[in-house]
Amino acid sequence: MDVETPAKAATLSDSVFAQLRTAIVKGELAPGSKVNEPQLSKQYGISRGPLREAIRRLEGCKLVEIKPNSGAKVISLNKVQAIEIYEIRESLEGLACRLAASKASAEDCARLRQLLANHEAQIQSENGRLYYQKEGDLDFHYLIVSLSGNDRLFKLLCDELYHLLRLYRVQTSSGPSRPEQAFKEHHQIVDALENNDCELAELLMKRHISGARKTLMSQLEQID
Amino acid sequence: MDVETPAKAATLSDSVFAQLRTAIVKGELAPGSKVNEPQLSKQYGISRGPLREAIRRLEGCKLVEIKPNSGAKVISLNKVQAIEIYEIRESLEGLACRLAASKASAEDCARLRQLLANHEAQIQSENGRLYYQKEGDLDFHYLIVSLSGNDRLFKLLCDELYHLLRLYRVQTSSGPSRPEQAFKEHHQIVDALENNDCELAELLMKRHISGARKTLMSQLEQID
DNA sequence: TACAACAGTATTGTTGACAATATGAGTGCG
DNA sequence: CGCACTCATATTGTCAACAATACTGTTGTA
Repeated sequence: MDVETPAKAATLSDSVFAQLRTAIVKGELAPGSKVNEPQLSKQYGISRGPLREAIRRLEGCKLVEIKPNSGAKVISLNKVQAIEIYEIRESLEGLACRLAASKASAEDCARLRQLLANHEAQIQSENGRLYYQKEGDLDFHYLIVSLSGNDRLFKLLCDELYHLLRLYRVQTSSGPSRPEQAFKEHHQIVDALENNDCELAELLMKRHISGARKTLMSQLEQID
Repeated sequence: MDVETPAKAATLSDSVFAQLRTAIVKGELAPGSKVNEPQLSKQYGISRGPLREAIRRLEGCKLVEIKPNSGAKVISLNKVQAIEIYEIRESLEGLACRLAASKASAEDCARLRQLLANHEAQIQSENGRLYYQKEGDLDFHYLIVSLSGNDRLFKLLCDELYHLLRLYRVQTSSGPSRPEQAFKEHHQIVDALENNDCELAELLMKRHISGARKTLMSQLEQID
């Protein structure tokens, strides 16, 4: 969402934090590469103070790892770590979906349908290849998580895990995966939400993410 | 674990971060109170540079909230937020327990039994009041989560959520709750682990935490 | 009395310089 | 040829001072 808007923030640290985060997530800062403070401070035209604070915030998002006296480097996710993240995501989004199902209003569901319709239009026009890459998929998940009403859960998923997943997709160039299948599952999930069927909603969401994970993993078998 | 050892770390920022974290979790820095940089820098004998980095790391742990141009203040959890955390914890520890059940060896289970035996001894000698307060309960959960083999899950639960829960207990002086009941449930969970019964293990853990949550919530009905 | 403008103070944000540590090239020795 | 050592360089860690913003209490006016 606000990933695309570096914009200027109230403080320099905020601004450069946002810029660095998008740079990392987009792969402009290569995974595993060192974060050079003098270079970046020159590049962004700020001193090292606020820059270091920004880096510490990136550490909080798990986008960089800091080793004392040696500096920070952009994280590089291997297959094991990706599986770990997907396990967590599956559990938490299942929770989010269950909560959303218990609270979703008719208007909420209408918005979800609207979202899916837009995605479908994109799929038609762009041959379906960009459904995942254009973050359309994440839009859907964003909205469901926000409907859960659990603000901490929203921050955990949308401010942390999703960024990591994005990074991983860039890192492995893992692109569009089974858009038509995902599309069908999304509609099933909204069905469950409309019926306020908490258990089913949770089950479907977990299965949905589990499927995506397995697809990703099989794609990765040969690589790393 | 290392919460009790402020010790000195490789860097001043690390050291003061650890000290501040224990201070917050123990309630020495009151929830909701402002984090005064000049005061703390004097108190810990360091300059504001590393102190500010430590504060940013506390923000990453969600132990403080930072408002631009206004500084940081220690978080104060209200009932709604506590429920949110418990919902997340229930989901994630359920996952951890399921994973642990699929991997736990006989020795692992023996260690868990040992742990429970120690706790039982403490209960006998101290009349059961301190089972929760002495972190004996968390020891058990720590071990299970580590047995899950999911390192990110471990960090998420043990480096973030547990600190928040500790803070909340201090904040509300919510002490020992149903130790004998918890004790029985712990043993049931180990039973499931020994049988590598993943589904049951997850179910029992979720129910265990859900029970703790409901107890806490009912205790809190009248307060906030 | 209530409220708005103001000034003074305290705190946060930022900077550049200095100290400590790690990195890497080059050299000498076995 | 390989390895350890040394020294130069670069980077990280830390500090104290300055700038900008927020806060507080006062004064003055309606």
